[in-house]
Amino acid sequence: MVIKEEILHSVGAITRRYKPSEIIFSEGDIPNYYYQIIEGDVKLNNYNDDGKEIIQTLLEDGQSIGESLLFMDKLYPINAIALSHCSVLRLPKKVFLDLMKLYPDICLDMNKVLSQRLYFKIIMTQNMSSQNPTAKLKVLMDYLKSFQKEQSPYSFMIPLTRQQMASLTGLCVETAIRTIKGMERDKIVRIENRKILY
DNA sequence: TCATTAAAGTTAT
DNA sequence: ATAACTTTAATGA
Repeated sequence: MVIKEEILHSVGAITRRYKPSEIIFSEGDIPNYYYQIIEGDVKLNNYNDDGKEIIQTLLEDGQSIGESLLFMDKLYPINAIALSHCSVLRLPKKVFLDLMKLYPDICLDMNKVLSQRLYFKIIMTQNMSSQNPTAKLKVLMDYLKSFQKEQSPYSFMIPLTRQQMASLTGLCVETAIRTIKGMERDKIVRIENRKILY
């Protein structure tokens, strides 16, 4: 949870609900609001020139959406799309910035979030450019697993479709699938009824 | 080696 | 039922 729900409510945040595949904001929109997910999953994406989807990030309960844009005067360079039924708290940008000025500890938490986002971007950029498919997928899975308590092998079920893993790493699905099969042969992952255990 | 295309099977809505 | 996802195979850069 980035900012406590009570605080957001107390300063006038409203809850908005989204259906799967509903757009929260689009590339080119003016960032006017701070968004925080109460419940549900959201993706931030782009499309490259061929129309292939590039997923920038996947977000879940408690995380904020596109917060970095609120500190600049730029248009959103990405789309935010609900993946499941979502309820999202929305707060006007102005109020959000006042919160930052007023409460240093909230501001510090925000910096923490921004740092995490930046860190993920650095990891994934290194990943996108060079590297073989196995390394790419391993970096992604390592990152996802790093948030788990249980670190033993095969204890973590990757909560992504192969499609999503491909879109996050810049691979095509078929390559992702073949590579994951290879990783199963090499005992890096286990596959149980199509679910990937790492 | 990996992307792309096509085709078919499987799962989720 | 229909769309979304998974898988395999052939082909080309």
